Amino acid sequence: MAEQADVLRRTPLSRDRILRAAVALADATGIESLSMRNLAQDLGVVPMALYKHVANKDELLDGMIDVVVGEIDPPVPDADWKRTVRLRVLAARRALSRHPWAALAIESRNTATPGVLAYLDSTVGVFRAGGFSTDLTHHVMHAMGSRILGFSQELFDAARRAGRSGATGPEPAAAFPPEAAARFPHLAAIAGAASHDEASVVTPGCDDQFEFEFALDLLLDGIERLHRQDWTSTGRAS
Amino acid sequence: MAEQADVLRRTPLSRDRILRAAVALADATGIESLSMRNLAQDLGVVPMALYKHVANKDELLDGMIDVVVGEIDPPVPDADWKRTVRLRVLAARRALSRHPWAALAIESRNTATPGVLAYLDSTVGVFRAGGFSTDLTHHVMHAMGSRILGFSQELFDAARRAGRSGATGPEPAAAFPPEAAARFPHLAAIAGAASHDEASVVTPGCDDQFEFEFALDLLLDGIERLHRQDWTSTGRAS
DNA sequence: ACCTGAACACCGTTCAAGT
DNA sequence: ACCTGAACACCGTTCAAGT
Repeated sequence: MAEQADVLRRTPLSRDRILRAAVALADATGIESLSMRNLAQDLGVVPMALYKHVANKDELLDGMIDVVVGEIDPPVPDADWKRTVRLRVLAARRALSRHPWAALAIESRNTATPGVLAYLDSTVGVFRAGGFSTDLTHHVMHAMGSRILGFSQELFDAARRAGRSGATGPEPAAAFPPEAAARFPHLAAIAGAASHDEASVVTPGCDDQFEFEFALDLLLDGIERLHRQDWTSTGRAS
Repeated sequence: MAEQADVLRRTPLSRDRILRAAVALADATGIESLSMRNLAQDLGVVPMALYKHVANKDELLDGMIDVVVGEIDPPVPDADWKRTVRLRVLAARRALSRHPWAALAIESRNTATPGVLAYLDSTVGVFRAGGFSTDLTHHVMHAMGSRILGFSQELFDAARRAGRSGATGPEPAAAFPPEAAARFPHLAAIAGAASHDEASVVTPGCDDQFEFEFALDLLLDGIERLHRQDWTSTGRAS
C-alpha cells in the first residue's frame, strides 16, 4: 500500500487517475469512508491537489458513477427488444455489483450524470426500435425505475438483517433472528420459504440473482403485454 | 422560531420530542443539513443533551424513519388482496411524500427499523390472507421492492433535471435542456411524450402520481396472473 | 448522580502566503 | 503562474470537570 503510493507519486495526477483511485478506495473501504483527504493520501498527494482536476466532492462522485456505468457491456444487437433489454439490464447488474456503493450513490445524486443519461438513452432506443410508442416507452422507463440499471432497492433485503448488530463489518445476510420472528410472524413465515436448493437450510437466505430476474421478468412480461395490445395512456385496453 | 425555542426550552426533553423536531427540521431544510448540533439548537438545548435520549445519529435517523412510517394509514379490511395492497401502498406514498428525505433515509440504513418491519409484516399478511403461498409471497415482496413503501427510485426522474444547476435550492423539474436533447435524442423524444393534459405544454414534465400508479398496477397485474396460475419457483407455468 | 463545556478527531473548501 | 500549508467553518462523539 505504502510502496504503491511511492511508485505512483511521481506519475502526474489526472482526473482519470483520481477517479480510478476513488473507485478503488470506495470498493475497498466503503463510500462512507471516502474523503478528499483520504483519497489524496492514497494518491500520495496533498488534498488540495485534487481540486485542480475535480471542482468538488460532488463532481468526484459523479465521475465515479460514470466510471462504473462505463463498465457496462455495450448492447448486443438483437431483433428482439425484450431479449436485448434483458441482457443489457443483467450486464448493468454485473457492473453495479462489482461496486456495492454505486447504487446508493446514483440514487443520492439528484441529477443524472452524462454516463447514466447515455445508458438511459440507448435503452430508450431499444424500446423505440422494437416498435414502442413514445408514450408507452416513457411510462415503461418509469416503471422499470432503477431496475433498468440493474439494481433494486434492497428494502426487503434489509429485513433479513433485522437483528444484525453491525459490529463486525459487512457480512452475509443473517437468518431472521428469533426475537424478530415472534413480533413479525408473517415475515418469519416467508423468510425460510425461498430455499431454492435444499442445501441452504442452514442459511435460509434467498438468491438475490433469482429475485432480481423474477422481478425483471415480471416487468418485462407485463410490458410486452401492454405493447401487444397497443396500450395508450388515454384509453387503457385492459 | 426563536420565541418558539424559548417556549419549548422549559418543557423537558424526551425521545419523542427530539424525533418530532428532527423530522420537522429535515422537512424544512433537508436531511443533509440535519446535524446533532443543529437539532439541539432548534430545541434550545446543548448538543450533548440529545445523547440522553438517542444513542447516536444513526439511532436518531431510525427513529425519524419510524415517525414517518407511523403516519401511514392502517390497512382497510377488504376481501380483495389486490385492492387492499393497492390502497395501502398509496397510503404509504402519501405519508412518504410529506417527508421527501424519508425514502433515501430508508434506503441508506442497512437494517430495517421496527416500524418498517411491522409495515412489511402486515403487507405480507395481506398476500397470505389472499391465498398466496409463502413461496410466491416471498418473491412478490422482492419484486415490489421499495415500491411497497410508496416510493420509486427517481432514477429516471433525475434525467429530467439533467441540465439543472442546483444553485437556487429545490425547484420543480425543468424541461429537458436543449444541449442534452442533442446528445440524447431518444430521451428527448420521450421527454415531451407524456403530457397527460394539453395545458402542460410549457412544462412537459410528467405526472409522478400517474407514473407511480402505472408501475404499481403493472406489478399487481403480473402478480395476480402468477397467483391465478398457481406459480411456484420450481416449475414456471408460463 | 446528573449535566455540560471543552476537547478530539475528523470533514470539505477557502485563501493567502510561499515558490 | 502554480502549488500548498494553514485556516475556517463545520461535523459526531468522548470525557473530564463542574454542579
